[in-house]
Amino acid sequence: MEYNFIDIEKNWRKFWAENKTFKAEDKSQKPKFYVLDMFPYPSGAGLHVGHPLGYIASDVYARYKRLQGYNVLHPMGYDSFGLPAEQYAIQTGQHPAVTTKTNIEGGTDNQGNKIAGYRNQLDIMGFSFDWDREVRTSSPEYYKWTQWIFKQLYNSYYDNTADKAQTIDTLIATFEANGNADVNAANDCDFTFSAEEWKAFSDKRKEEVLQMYRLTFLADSWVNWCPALGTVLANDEVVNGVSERGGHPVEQKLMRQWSMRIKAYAERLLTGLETIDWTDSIKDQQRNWIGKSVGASVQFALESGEDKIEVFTTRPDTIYGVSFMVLAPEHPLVDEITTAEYAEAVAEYKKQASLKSERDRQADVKNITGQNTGAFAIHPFTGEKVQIWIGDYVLASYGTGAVMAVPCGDQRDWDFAKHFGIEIINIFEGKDISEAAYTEKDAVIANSDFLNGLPAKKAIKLAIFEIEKRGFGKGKTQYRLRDAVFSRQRYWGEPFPVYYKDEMPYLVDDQYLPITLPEVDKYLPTEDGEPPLARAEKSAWNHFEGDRMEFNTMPGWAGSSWYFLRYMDPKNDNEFVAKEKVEYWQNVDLYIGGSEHATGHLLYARFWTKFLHDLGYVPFDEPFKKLINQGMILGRSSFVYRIPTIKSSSIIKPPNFKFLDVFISLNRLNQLKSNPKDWTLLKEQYSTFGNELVEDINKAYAIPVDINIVDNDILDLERYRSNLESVNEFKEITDLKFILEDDGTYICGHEVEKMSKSKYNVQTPDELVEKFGADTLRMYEMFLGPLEQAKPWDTKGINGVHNFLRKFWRLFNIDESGVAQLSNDAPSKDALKTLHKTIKKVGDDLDRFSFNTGVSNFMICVNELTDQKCNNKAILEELVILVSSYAPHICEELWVKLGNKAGTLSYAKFPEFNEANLVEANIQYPVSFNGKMRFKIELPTAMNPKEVEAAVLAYEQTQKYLEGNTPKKMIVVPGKIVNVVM
RNA sequence: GCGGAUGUGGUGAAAUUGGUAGACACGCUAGACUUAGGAUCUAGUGCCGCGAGGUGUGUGGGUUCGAGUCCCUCCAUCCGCACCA
Repeated sequence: MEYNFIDIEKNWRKFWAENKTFKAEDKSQKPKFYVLDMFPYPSGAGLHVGHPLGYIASDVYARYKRLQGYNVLHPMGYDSFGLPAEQYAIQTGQHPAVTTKTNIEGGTDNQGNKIAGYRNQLDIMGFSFDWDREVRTSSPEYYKWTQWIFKQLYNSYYDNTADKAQTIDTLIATFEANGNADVNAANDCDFTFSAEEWKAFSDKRKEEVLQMYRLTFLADSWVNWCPALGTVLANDEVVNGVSERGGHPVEQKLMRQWSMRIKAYAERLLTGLETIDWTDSIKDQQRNWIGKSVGASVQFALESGEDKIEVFTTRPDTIYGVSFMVLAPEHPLVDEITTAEYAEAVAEYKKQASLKSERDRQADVKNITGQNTGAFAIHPFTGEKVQIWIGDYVLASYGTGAVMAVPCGDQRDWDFAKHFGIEIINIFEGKDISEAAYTEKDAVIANSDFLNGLPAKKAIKLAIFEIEKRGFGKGKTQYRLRDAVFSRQRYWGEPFPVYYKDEMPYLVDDQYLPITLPEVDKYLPTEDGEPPLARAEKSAWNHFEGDRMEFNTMPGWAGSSWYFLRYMDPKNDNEFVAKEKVEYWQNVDLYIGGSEHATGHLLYARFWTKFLHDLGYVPFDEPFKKLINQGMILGRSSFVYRIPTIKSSSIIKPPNFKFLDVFISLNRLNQLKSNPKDWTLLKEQYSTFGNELVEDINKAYAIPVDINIVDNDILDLERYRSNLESVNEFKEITDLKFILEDDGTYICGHEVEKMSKSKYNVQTPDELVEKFGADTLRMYEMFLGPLEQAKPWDTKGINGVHNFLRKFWRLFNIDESGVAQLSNDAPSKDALKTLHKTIKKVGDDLDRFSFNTGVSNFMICVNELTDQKCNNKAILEELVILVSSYAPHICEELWVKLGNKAGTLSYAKFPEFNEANLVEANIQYPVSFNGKMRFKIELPTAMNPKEVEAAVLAYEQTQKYLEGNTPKKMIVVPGKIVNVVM
């Protein structure tokens, strides 16, 4: 009987769904294993073959773990709040909840577009998800708990001494007892107050102060405002000054916004990286994003006036090398300190600097600019006068916006000093700084009073000690990481559980959660620029308190920062997750997803996990133990080449005249390019009245062509022609000519690039499942190459995998009545060897996430068993278990044909490897001479190295390769290789 | 500029601890078979050479009996960061 994948796959998917085969148990004696995919945003465009790559890998692994006896949690859900649904709602007036539902469940939208539906697309791939645990971030049952977590953050502050988050009540009690002078907490408060002062504060003032400590807080902050999107963006949503989504310009704007005090967790986010198994690339990106620098903040007094300039430096040991200071042009003290003499020049420089965009300032590294202010600071140690300059190489947004310039030790300072002829003091013993600064930390300090003779490391410590002792600074650690803006001026996001009274925020009581999204007449901002929620009538809110509700909504990353916890207990209406459940499931053992979330989702999820851990809600403080980033699957676009004609409209055309359009096959095009004569001939041939091929053959341009009408680079001419003729441009006015290869085919060119509609290179899984079956597609995606690597999609090889499954099926000798004709005899030695070799390799490969080599090993195994004419039931039964995690449908079918109960395969026992089956009496020794393999010789496995040596020397071919020499040495690695050294 | 990753046939790739480079698959060549199926089977396929043989894992060098694998140098491609004090 033939392998009929269509029926087989349909039946088993139905069976799994009806029997809830992949239901995970919350209570189990089995060890747990949690395999998670980054959850998708359900876009209307649906899935292409690149999306399921990670899902297939995680599913293969989840199934493998089940076979190993683990209780596996393998859920799926949707990150269903987001901009595309909202933009679509603005365009079509459809409620985003409706389009979101259609995108997930399939159907037709009100524009008449057929939507396949994410769920349907996922289902046909045969994933072993426990769908009873599905979550959607946009469902009120889910975002009730996103709001609840927000409330916990609001009611907490970060205690630096305990190094964890604590309830805000503790802080209030401290304020009441002692004020804030001794409070060591993450905060934005730049003044101190006593207990008496605190008690005297009005309620409003008290709350304003508390906002400076809460882990989520309202503050007027400079935000990345994107006018085109009408919303603010987080730092990681801005790439090169434009929005990550859509590429719209972004400007800085001061707005009252909710923020998350993620900075409080900077150090733990950094050190936590060492405890998790992620790629170096992602860890480095996070380290970079957090941007820790250790050093000191030092105050330089001004020569005149009360103010002091505070700088941050990582090299306080070089303080005696300071010969000038540089402020950012935007530094608040600039105008105040500039002397009359320089006022005009400074104003001019500030103007110039402000005209430059951030980008220009970055790009223009070579061009050194700056301006003396005429003012002087006093060097805190030497008491000498130090010039104060402004320069746009100093950024207002980093550190204090001012630097102490040490030209001998910093290249930028050195360049600046050289350019403006400022003194360069050498404080490094025996280092030449005439050509460049000496930036290494290995020099011994000289010319520096108490620091003389010390290496940098010790000098830094001593310098900080002195700076603190003398009271003009202190040791300080600086982070680049900034607090994350948490408000979005959008409709389709989580509402805040917040209302306002006298413009002060108050939390809504838990009993009223969730605050659901109110209906609005339009999904646009109001006329006076308020977010869309401001359009909602008072009665449209399910709960309304105070003067008004919060109009902002939460950003995209709110729901995704904790969703992995909700899968453990998705229907719990009393808690975000029950304690005993999170204690059983713990954190995610394997997390698979794209690397584009390196500094966004992956950082925020770590932050929220640490916070929930601090409050005692979860027993771990890292969410994802192991992370694998799957590589992008790129499209393979096909092209036809069109040689344009020069079209003149001025001449009068004869009746029935048609312009000419010439499409030339790839190889012919390349011939013409290297052969000017042929090109001239061709031009003469085609140039008729009113038609003139372009002068230059290189002007032939590539037009993307739908990959569905290209097979093996050969264009389906008929379909292409009829497609073209339906396009107006080509109708009637053109005569289509195709210059073909000698064999009459048209060969297309190709290029590897991202999959996109405009390139006609999108391959959907649906089409391939229809043609070859889900098992073939699953295996083929794994077979393409290492999971982490980016690779081009090419359907060419899929036949090979499909043929493998057919060959696998044939091993079972299934007769026309559907019965497998198999032998119950004891398996042959060869078959046992083949099987156990495969058990070992496939198991090892899965353990190191090498999914592609696993498929190869199945192919080798089936090839060998076919050659052996093996029809042994015991062998095939074990093989079915092995293959089942990759190709579950066909294996379920075969499993039943082997006489097993339907549905038990998923929980069968992964075959055990027995080394004894691999032992052979003889072994083929490759014999090398000076490292070059020359021939093989079969020798007993048991032979010791001495005997092997003698046997090789006695072998006739050995003499030939020795060429009369006596071997200097013989290397024998038992069971591996013999090398004769001459 | 800094950091990370990757360079192996016509193509996707394999080689897990230094031990037969190119497994497996696509494609291609030649043939067989047929109830014409994206079937199956046989042989071949890194490059040069009729052959013996030579040569070969981005470049150049080194360590080693032996290097795709380890060390150094340079080059290319991709990704991230970037006047970070």
